Order: sequence, then structure tokens, then C-alpha cells
Amino acid sequence: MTPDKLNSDREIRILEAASKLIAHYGFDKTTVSDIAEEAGISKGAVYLHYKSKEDLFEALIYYEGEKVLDDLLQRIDSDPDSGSIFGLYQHAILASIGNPLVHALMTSDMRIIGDFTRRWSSDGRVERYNLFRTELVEQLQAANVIRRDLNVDIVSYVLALIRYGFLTIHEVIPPEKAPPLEEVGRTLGAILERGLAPEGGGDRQAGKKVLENLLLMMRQMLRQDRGITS
Amino acid sequence: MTPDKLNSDREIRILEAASKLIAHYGFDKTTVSDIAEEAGISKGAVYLHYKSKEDLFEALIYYEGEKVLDDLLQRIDSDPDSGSIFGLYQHAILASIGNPLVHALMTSDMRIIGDFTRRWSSDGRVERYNLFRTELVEQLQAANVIRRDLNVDIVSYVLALIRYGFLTIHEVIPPEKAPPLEEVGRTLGAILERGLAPEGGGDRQAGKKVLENLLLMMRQMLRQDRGITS
DNA sequence: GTTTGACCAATAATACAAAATTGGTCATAC
DNA sequence: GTATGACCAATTTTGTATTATTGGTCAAAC
Repeated sequence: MTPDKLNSDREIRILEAASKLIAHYGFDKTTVSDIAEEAGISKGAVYLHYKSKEDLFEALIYYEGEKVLDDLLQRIDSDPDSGSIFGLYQHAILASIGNPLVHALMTSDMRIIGDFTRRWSSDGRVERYNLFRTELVEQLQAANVIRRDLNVDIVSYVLALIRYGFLTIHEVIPPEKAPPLEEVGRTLGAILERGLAPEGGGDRQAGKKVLENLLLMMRQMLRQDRGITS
Repeated sequence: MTPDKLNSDREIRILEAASKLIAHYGFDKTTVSDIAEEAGISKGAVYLHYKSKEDLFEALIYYEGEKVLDDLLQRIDSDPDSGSIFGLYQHAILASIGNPLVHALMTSDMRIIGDFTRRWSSDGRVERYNLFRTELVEQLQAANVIRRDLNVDIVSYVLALIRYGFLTIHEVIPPEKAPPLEEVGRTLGAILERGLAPEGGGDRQAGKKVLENLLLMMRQMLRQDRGITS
């Protein structure tokens, strides 16, 4: 359905320009002219690709979303110790934290999202992209990666809360006082591993399968949703 | 040095009035007249007890702080399973979440603290009241309650991040969609217990001692700091 | 000796006109 | 067929004059 290249060269230039500017100044304070100038084209040209500023931003979300997914995939690949909650959780958070726009989206940072909030939070999309929703915890319990005596809703809430804390703690502890995030991720992962895995360690092989499926599903969701509004 | 009664009857009436109004409308939008009226006295009478609105708020912080400490102490007392990180962490968070003002202070909620922010965050007090600072983690490691192979700074950062997430997640998951907090606290405590305790469970007796000391120290700090500005 | 509330200077909220900016279009140029 | 940027309606921002509110005081009342 979609060609191999999802975005033309110039679309990428526009999206990169928008990404840079919006991540810094926010959606409201970034003008279409700014984006065009940064991309080295005229304002009119932007409207040749996207029918409105909001549409451009929506495309940007999917563009950056795929970037994060790629980053995540690579992190998992190059980590010999993946295939557990330990691995995924750590890498997923670090990957999201590394992308200003996805970070802002995940924490509903009004300074960045601004007036776009309405469109973004109106349909249920935000929730679907939420990592570690109940269904995933259920699957991981079925695969014997998470202890089965724990309540699904509580566990996914706890995981959501930890993720949110990770992404927002900087508001109260300045980054320069924070220890290296990679190390924090590793320790947090280790704590969760011990805290959530069943006695004896759990089935890593099955866990890896579930997580691979999740990632695949995420990418599919991303592309499908993009189709809706492109 | 201080009499048995730290606040006169009328001071308590004022503080309760201020607490109710400020927790709801915030520091900026709550006027001294409002507080006086709610307390059933005149505005002038308020200034018989506190020399400024800021001073009143500062007194309120200590007043509510002691309340939370009392609440925490009682929670721990009536829980047979205390004396572990498990117990304290769970109860400390639930106690703070139960007090709107302390909650706002711990999350530096500008809507509530408003213009008072300057005075509050200027000196180092905020940090000293921070639960689970590095020193505490150190002590808990010495008492063999937390595994010794974990890095102190990382663990205290992880604990801070989890606490912050617990207190702020409601901004992204509405309370009506959240599971019962008591249950969340219990599960989170259990996860941390497994995740942080050394093999074989650790020394509960020693842990209990450290935590009792901490609580005592907290109360002392609270009263001492209050002396400075009263 | 206490308590009050009218009073005041200072700050903050409101109203509103004028100026500037912005998303989006389209006749023109390439 | 593509790309441009002057152009426009609509919105936002800015400047400002006016009004309202608030923290804090203190002479008078209790």
C-alpha cells in the first residue's frame, strides 16, 4: 500500500526543520514561514505537501515516532541482555527520553504541544500508544515473564507511574544533579526484573517473542494511523 | 524550649482555615481576609499571630508537615508488616498524597504555591525534607535492608523518580481511571521489596531502627526549622 | 489588653484600541 | 507542471488607561 519511501526528500527536509524548531520553541511559537525558511523553501511549498500546519505536525509525530522505534530496536539488538522486562523497559524509556518531541507528547508538555493538544488528545490515540498497557502485562504474565499473582491493572499502573516519573523528574531534580540516565535505566530495569519476575527467573525466550510482537504491532499501528490523516 | 502546645487554639483555627482555602484556591488567590473570615475572626487578628501572609504560609507548612508525620507514624504502627522499605515507602507516599498541601509542595505545584515559590525554594530546605536522600539509602544499606551492590546515588534517584511519578501521574491518567491507591502502594512496595532487598530478605529489625530514627529526625528538623522563622 | 474594620499605597485584573503576526491562498514567474 | 512570495482575513500581541483587589496598618471600640 505504501511505497518503500514514506516521505520524499523534501518532506524529510520539512519534517526535520519542523522537528528542530518545534522541539525548541513549541507548536504555537513556531510559524510555517520559520519552518519553510529552515527547510530552505518557500512557505507555499510547505502547503504543497501538507494541507495545514496541524497536518504537518501530525505527520511529524509519526515521523518522530518511527525514529524512536528504530532507536529502540537498535538498542535492543545491540544489548545481549534483552528479552526481559528489564531490557525493554530500560530501552523504551531511554529511547523516548532521547527524542524531544516524543518526550513532550508522552508527558503532554503544553509548552511544546500548545494548541495542538485538542486534536491530539481528542481521539483515543494517545492511550493506544501507551507502553505497558494492561494487555501487554497480561501477555507477559501469560508468557511467564511477570509473576502471575500480581494484579494486571495495578502492575500496569505502577509501570506507567514509574515511566512518567522517569520522564518528568527533571522538573524537580535538575539534569545536572541527576546521575547518568543510562545507568539509572539499567538499575531501574534490574530492580523491576527482580521485583516482577517469577521465582526462578521466568521464560526469557517467550518474553522476547512477546516484545518483538509488541514492537511490530506498534510500527503497524503508527503507519496505519498515519494513513487516516495523510 | 517550645511549650507542649505548639499552636494556640486560635492559631489552629487560622491554620485550618488557611489550609482549606490554599489547598483549593492556591496561595495567590487566597486572601488574608478570606482566611480570617473562614476562621471567624477579623483580618487584623491574623496579623496578631503572623507578621505577614508569607509567614503564615510558612507556619502552615510546618503544621501540615507534622500532620503528615503523625499520619505516617500511625500507618506504620498499625501495619504489622512495617520495618522494611516496603512498609515505609508505601506509607510515606500514601501519607503525602493524602495531604493536599504537602503534596503540592513535594511536586512544586505552582498552582498552589504560586508566588511563595521564591521563599520556599531559595534556601536548601526543600532538599533536606526529601525522603530517601542518599544518606538514608546509605544507612539502609549499612543495616542490610537494601542490597549493597547497588549504587547509592542511582538508587536514591530511582526512588525519587518513583515517588514523583506516584504523586504526579494523575496529570496524565485521571484519578477515576486509577486503581485504588492503597493497593497500588502495596504492590509498589512489594516490587521494591523484592527488587531492593538482599538475598534472603535482609535484616528487618535493623531496618525498623533506621526508619524510626529517620522519622524522629524529620520531626526534629521540622520543629527546629520552624523556630528559625517564627 | 484585645480585637476590629475603615483606610492606604501598591499591585493586579480588566478593557480596549492599535499594531503586528500568522495560517493559508493564488496570480504570477519560472 | 512547480514553486514563489505578496496579499488577506483572522487572530494574537502590545500598549495603556482605568478599575478593582490586596497585604498590611492603626486609631477607635470593646
